[in-house]
Amino acid sequence: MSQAEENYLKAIYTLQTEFGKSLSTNIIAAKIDTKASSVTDMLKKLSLKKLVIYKKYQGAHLTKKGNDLAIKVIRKHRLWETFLVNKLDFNWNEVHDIAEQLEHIKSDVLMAKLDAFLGHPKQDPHGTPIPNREGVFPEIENDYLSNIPTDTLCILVGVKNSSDVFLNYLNSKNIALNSTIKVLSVEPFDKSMLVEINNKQLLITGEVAINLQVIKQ
Amino acid sequence: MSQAEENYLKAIYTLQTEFGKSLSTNIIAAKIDTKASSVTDMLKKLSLKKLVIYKKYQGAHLTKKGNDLAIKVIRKHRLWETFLVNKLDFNWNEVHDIAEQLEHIKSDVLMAKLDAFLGHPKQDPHGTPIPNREGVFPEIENDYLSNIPTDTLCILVGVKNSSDVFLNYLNSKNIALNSTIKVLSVEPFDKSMLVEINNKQLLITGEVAINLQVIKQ
DNA sequence: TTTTATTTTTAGATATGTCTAAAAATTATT
DNA sequence: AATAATTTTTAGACATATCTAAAAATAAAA
Repeated sequence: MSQAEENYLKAIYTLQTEFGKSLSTNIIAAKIDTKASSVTDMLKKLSLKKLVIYKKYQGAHLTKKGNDLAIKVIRKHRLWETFLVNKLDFNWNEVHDIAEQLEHIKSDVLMAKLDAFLGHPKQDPHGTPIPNREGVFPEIENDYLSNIPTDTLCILVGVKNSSDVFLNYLNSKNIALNSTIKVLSVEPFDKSMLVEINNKQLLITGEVAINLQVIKQ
Repeated sequence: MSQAEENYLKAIYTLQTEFGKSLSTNIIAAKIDTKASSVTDMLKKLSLKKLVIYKKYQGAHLTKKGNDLAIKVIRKHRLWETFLVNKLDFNWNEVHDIAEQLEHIKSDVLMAKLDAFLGHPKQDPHGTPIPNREGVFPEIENDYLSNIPTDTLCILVGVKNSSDVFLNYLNSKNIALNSTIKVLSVEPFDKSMLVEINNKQLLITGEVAINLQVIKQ
């Protein structure tokens, strides 16, 4: 498996959870940031390897084998991200590019040992679930700050939206993983809320609140 | 810089410390396990990038720039090996192939943070010095078991020979990093010695003793 | 110092992964 | 249903990195 092939599998996997079964060449091209003709070439190759089902002009989707491999790459990506944030003290928004490289390192033993070293985490630093060695995603009941009643103490465990702009916003407000958060009041009109984060008061929009994943203390 | 280019630089660097200035195409080919014609192709490319000095039929050697890059790759390799052994609990002989992959990960910040996380180690688990961020190798006074007087307590900090056969030998005898070693007696005829390792007596050859790097307690 | 042997380079081929531009198929519109 | 617009595929090219086989240069031997 080459890195390019792994990247295609990962992209197709992600797009399938978003758009369902069959994916057009153009959608994959947009995701990978490449040309449609390149996607066609790769789909033919992945099809020969029985990793995707591909019919000309009809789009493609993953086979069981392709799905398993995609999940394996995703598992590696998320374990490495967890390592970078929890052990090496990276910020959330700095780890993605490095994890994109690390996810292609080939060694099952390494991943098993890294997993153990991290304490078999169920979620990465963005709060996204990490599939186990068998490819099964853990059940996680997600509470978002938007659904938490006032005056309940919470801890930030992840974000739903992990885009750069959002993570930069959080950094600029000193909102970090494990921050303690309490909702002080909610504005019924626009769901904006006054919250106390790390003992400081702050006004956040409803859009921010629905993206903050928390657990009640 | 591609992985292939980095591997060539590393190989040329290692060969230069062994054979001195100019290296023949065939020697490099043997080291990389490739064909002479491939080496010629790559030397031309590296020469264009000012990483090696190469003259047709006259061999090649690294420029300052090539040397610096080679040392950087070596630093990454040794830091990752240290991580694998010290943090992930790998054995010495299991880490080389994985470190060969990890050494190509591109991120200066990552290496700085990993270095700090490991406590700025001066030697990798084989006892080989790790160059610092400026590419300077630390001065290490190496004591080998062959030079240690009897009844002096030592700790194993590295090996001079890190071949698979030797590391497997050590594993089979339960000789590991940080083992305590005491020389009980030396046979003047062949320098073989009776030693106490982890409170067990063991007879080792002189050849083994000169490859065990220790520090006196 | 020729001849022979070895080393090194070149020329041309292959595999991967990408691209552009044109052709073919599909989908949308009138 | 025929035409137009869009999407997808093909054909051919390019870059990287490798290889084999032949040619050229260097080194060794007679």
